[in-house]
Amino acid sequence: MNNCSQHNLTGMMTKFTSACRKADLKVTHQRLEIYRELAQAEDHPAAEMLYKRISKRLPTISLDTVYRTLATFEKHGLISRVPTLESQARFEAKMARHHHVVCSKCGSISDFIWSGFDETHLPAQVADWGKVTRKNIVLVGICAACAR
Amino acid sequence: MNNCSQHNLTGMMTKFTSACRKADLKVTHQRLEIYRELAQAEDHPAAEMLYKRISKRLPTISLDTVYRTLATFEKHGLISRVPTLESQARFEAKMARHHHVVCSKCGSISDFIWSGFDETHLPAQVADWGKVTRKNIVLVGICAACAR
DNA sequence: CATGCTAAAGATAATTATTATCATATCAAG
DNA sequence: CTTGATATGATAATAATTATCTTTAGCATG
Repeated sequence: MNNCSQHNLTGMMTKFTSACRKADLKVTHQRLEIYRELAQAEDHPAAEMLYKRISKRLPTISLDTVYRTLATFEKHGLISRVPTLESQARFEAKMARHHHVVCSKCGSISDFIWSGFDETHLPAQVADWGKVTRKNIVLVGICAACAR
Repeated sequence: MNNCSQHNLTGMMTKFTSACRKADLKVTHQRLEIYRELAQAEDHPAAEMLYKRISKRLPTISLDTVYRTLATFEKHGLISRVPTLESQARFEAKMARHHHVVCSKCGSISDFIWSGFDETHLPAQVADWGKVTRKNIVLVGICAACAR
């Protein structure tokens, strides 16, 4: 399981650029780097973590830019925020349908797919609540590494 | 749907007290009030919110105590933390199996039950990951109130 | 290819959320 | 009641995120 290696990076970058254009977002050096870093990452990094990684290549970038850019991307549906139990927000660029397992010991997050679930329709009572736009499963447990 | 009124409060309080004793937790005035407030709440309040509510009755309580107490309760399985997309932790005392819908507009969280899902077994690939202890569904959407 | 409008970046600082430290107060066992 | 351990409150520190304001840089246009 664990975060099957993402399609191809260049493909994602091209799509990203055109999505930015369509959304009237300027394609800046920083945005490209932030998106690239997130698209490559397989660990659903927090803003701080992305900042550290990007800083190596782009030492002048500010943490603030990372936060703002992630918020912008999210608003435009280019990336998404992973539901967690911690108080630190975590992100991913992978937009294909999938779900998450989080290790309550080390905090690592992994992906898994479950099309059976995706296709099932929700219980009737949910319809009364409103309009559902996303269905996430969040499993919590102890990963194999932490178990020993 | 929306948070069916919790069993009976006195029953929950009695259970709570004995659970504390069993876990070697002192049954203090503050702990009782924090638990009571959370058990009554139907909105999955954050620590800050609980603090405000409790302060009315117990003006000397400190925010810090609320945080520490919630952490203690959670560690002992007396309450649980709700997975959200925000950076503020939210809690609930209801331990019966249920799932959550969150409104991406107003941030409100509601419960729903789905025993069909609870009974389904997870896809095989998850077993390789480790041992799952909790299965949460987090639906995101726009609640009826926000829709108009 | 130069220019100007506008959105984005960086610096700085403010907020918000949460956690640590330590002296004092309180629970519950004897 | 007294005692010993644990929890609380006060205070302050840290972590996470967001706001403000000036400067910089996309990019559409001439």
